[in-house]
Amino acid sequence: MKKVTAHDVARLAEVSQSAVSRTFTPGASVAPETRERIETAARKLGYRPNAIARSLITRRSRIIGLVMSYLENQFYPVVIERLCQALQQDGYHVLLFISETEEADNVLADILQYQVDGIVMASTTLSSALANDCINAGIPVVLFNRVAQVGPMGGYSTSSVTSQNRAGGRLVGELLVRTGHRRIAWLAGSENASTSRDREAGLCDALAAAGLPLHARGVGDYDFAEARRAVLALFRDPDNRPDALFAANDHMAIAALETLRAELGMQVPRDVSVVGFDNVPQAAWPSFDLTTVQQNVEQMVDATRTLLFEQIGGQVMASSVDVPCVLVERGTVRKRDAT
Amino acid sequence: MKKVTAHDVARLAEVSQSAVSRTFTPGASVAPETRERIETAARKLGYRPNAIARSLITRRSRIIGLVMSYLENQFYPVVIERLCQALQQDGYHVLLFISETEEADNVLADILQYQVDGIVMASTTLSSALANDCINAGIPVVLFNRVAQVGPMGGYSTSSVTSQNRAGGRLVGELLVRTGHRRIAWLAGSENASTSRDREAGLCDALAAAGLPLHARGVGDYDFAEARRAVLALFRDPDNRPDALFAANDHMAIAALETLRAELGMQVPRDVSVVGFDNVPQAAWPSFDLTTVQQNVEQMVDATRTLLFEQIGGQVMASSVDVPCVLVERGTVRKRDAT
DNA sequence: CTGAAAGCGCTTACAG
DNA sequence: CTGAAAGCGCTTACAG
Repeated sequence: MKKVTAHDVARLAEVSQSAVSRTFTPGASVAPETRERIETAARKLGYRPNAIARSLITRRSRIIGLVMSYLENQFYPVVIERLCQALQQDGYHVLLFISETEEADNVLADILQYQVDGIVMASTTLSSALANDCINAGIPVVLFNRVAQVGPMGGYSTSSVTSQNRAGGRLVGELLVRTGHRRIAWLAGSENASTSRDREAGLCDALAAAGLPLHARGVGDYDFAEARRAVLALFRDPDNRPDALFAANDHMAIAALETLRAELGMQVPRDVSVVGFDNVPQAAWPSFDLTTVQQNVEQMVDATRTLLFEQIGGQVMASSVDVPCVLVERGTVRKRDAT
Repeated sequence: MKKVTAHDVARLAEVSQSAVSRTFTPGASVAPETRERIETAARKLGYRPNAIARSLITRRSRIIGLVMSYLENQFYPVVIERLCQALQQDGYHVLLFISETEEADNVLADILQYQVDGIVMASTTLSSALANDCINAGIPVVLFNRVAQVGPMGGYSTSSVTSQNRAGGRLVGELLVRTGHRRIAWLAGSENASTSRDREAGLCDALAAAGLPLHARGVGDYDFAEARRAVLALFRDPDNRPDALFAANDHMAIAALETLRAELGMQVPRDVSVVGFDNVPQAAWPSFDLTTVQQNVEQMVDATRTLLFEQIGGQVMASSVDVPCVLVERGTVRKRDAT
């Protein structure tokens, strides 16, 4: 079971090892008949070029590090699937790092040792420090679904791909105002996640335009159990309940739906309207039929590839892409107000 | 932004490059003060050993290929998360390949070029041929949540980790019989998936023991939309409907639940009982409250690591591990029969 | 304990 | 078009 190398093939085909290498290098010049001979020999021996050795000499691993943290939110599996497939088609591969919370530093060391050509950080909760470390190490980074925290002096700036979160938040705010809601509550994700802050800002834009205050505010940390707790607190006082709840993502919106119905005995949208963000697969299930804002994963993945390859190609300026998102109206917002 | 190598560190610390290498090789002998000097120099230069170069010489990449296909079934994200974290702790990393259906051959070539130390195939739908190719190439493979198809002559045998699917299926069959169901239907996953076949066999064991026939049978292909279609067909005739439906996994069971309620106006478990397999996070959500069989992901991941490392260490015999699974009784099976 | 040297399996100028 | 040679950044016997 010895590994077969280019040398073995060269010997069998009676050519130099260089010729074998050229045969497997797209665009290199080899005479047609030589190539033929080499390919036959390679097939006979079951030869496959060693990507590790190639990486060492070309100083390109064609590996992209993908850092994620919470796959229970179904948005991320969808992202993984699309991103992996897209990168595979470009001849790149994905080294996956799962890092809950902030043990991320060890992860970083690992990533760097593996000489990845670039990194996609697709997690709203990872620290910006991590991203900066990578950039300092000279590795292209693209933030996916989040934006860099700006440092004290204007700070580092990292490429990022997001939806137009503020506009999306505004869309929801306008919908809720238009349909006559007056006591609108916000369920934040992580307080320091840009997605959550931007969506909240959009909501507040719409409220301000209508002269309405934000009725109440909870923090669900993008987590199912945390969201449940926050909803319980938000609806504790039966005399002062919100008439609408906008959650920073679908995962929490569904947690809210479950809690409102099963634990608080409320009906949606009769007693309260609920809106999410992402349009995960479950949002379309009849049990939830959740009104939400759709993030265009396909466009986001495309933009990520583009940004990544620009930087790998030497582009130094970081840039950000905002993909438009659209409101998906389903059944969790009451249609007209009785007020 | 030049890469700093062991040579650079050696020069600064005034030692040989070998000494630098030893300092970063656990268990190598270096004098404490030499090590100190080298570590200081390394820190100053921001040196990190190049894992690619190390792999080339040690012929160990410390990379495991993980092949998956359908992440919309929430069981798999959970598996990815656990497996990644476990392997990271062992100093291994995960190169992720997503391959829908059978374009898998290209994927295979990729995997092999990357000199992965082993492969975990965690997908019920991938062909067994793929696994055999890897084994022929001398790469350890562990099948996760499926079992090798035995060839015509007894065929190849590949290590695998599964739940005790047949026993799990029997548990469900016994539960349904015990609670007085008489027209029990089976919703299969993919016809050639061992998980589906084994769970069905277990169900049939229980039915046979009770002298009951399998009332009806549909095929959902482990897919949400397919499962919906199959359920519609299974319940088309109002006069001959099943009184219980056992789906080969939770993903399809939830599809069934949604279809029964939203499209057929049936109540669960009043009109029909529903049972799944996996115990995905959503099964516990109040909207579904799904009775199911829990696969012990933690044990399955542990077994996978063990099997993988045995083979990487030179163990040639393939072996299979069956992890016990337990029935999780929730609200989708009616408690007593009125018959 | 330490250094010089060989070598992992490739790519890529450089001559011819 | 083709081959000999250098070299990517490491590890690891082998002497000392």
